[in-house]
Amino acid sequence: MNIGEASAASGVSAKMIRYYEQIGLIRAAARTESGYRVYSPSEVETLRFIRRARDLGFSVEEMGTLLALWQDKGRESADVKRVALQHVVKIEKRIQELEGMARTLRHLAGHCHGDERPDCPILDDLATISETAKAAPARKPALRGRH
Amino acid sequence: MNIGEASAASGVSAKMIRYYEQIGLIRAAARTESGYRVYSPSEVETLRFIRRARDLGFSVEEMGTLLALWQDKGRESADVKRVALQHVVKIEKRIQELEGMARTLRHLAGHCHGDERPDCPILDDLATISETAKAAPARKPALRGRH
DNA sequence: CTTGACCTTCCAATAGTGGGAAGCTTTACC
DNA sequence: GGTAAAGCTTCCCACTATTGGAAGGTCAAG
Repeated sequence: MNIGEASAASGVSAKMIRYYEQIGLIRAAARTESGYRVYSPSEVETLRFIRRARDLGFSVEEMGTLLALWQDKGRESADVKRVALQHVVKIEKRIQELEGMARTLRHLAGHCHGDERPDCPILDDLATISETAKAAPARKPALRGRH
Repeated sequence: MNIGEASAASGVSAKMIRYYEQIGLIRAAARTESGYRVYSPSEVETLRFIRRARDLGFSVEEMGTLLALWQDKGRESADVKRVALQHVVKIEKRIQELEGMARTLRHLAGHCHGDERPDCPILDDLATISETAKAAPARKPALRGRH
């Protein structure tokens, strides 16, 4: 199997397969005499694993962890479960953030006429000195009071 | 006001202020004789607008649109509302995707013992030829049936 | 043998932000 | 006035994950 066939069979683009090889997520494929990459069914299975993990939102780094666990026949299922649940927590946090944004925007849009008149509470609010910002980031040394 | 003060007053890092200037999102700031950027209160207000929009998940490009609308005193509020609601749709779509991932992962984790035993349905599932994938992307010409 | 799909490597770009180096300016303090 | 430190300047690099393209070699089919 060459890279194009492995790509079609796994759902991972040839570009990405080469990239994953380059960064060491997967081992370098064998080559034909002319330099073409060759994939075995088991390597294609690995690529499918990767695509599935990617579709579930795992980062390349996390995929590396999962692959190592997958290939370690003696690992404890608790290790895998922990990685999965940590990822769920991250996803849920992101969902919370997005829901906050959507809620705010829907609220603002709900107060906007949405007609030909120019006044718009959405823009008014965006321009407001509101403190919806992220928790005050640790401030640096302190500014020299010059103005 | 120099860039550090404008940054503290707006919540946008100095790095990003320079970046936004570079890509043309904001106009180039005036300079002192020695080359320091100088910001007026109205420019700081613009930066706050930007930070607020960014916190709501707008891309740089969308922020450009919103800024133009904000500065166009004659625009119709419908234009603004449309941009906002389009963004809400995008956010909601992303939430759906993330919820699908979290649901799948929670389901898988729920079937994993999570103890010292090595067997784990999470990995088993990831390795499975499942078609949870994204809708089949338009396939190219077709592979030469060689294997 | 030509054609065209396929493979190879290498380089660039995306979005948004952070980090840092080298060097000048400003301010605080003694 | 001199010095130290904090700011500023530009420039370049890194990150994630992915795509795109160019230049050139290879393979199968006609």
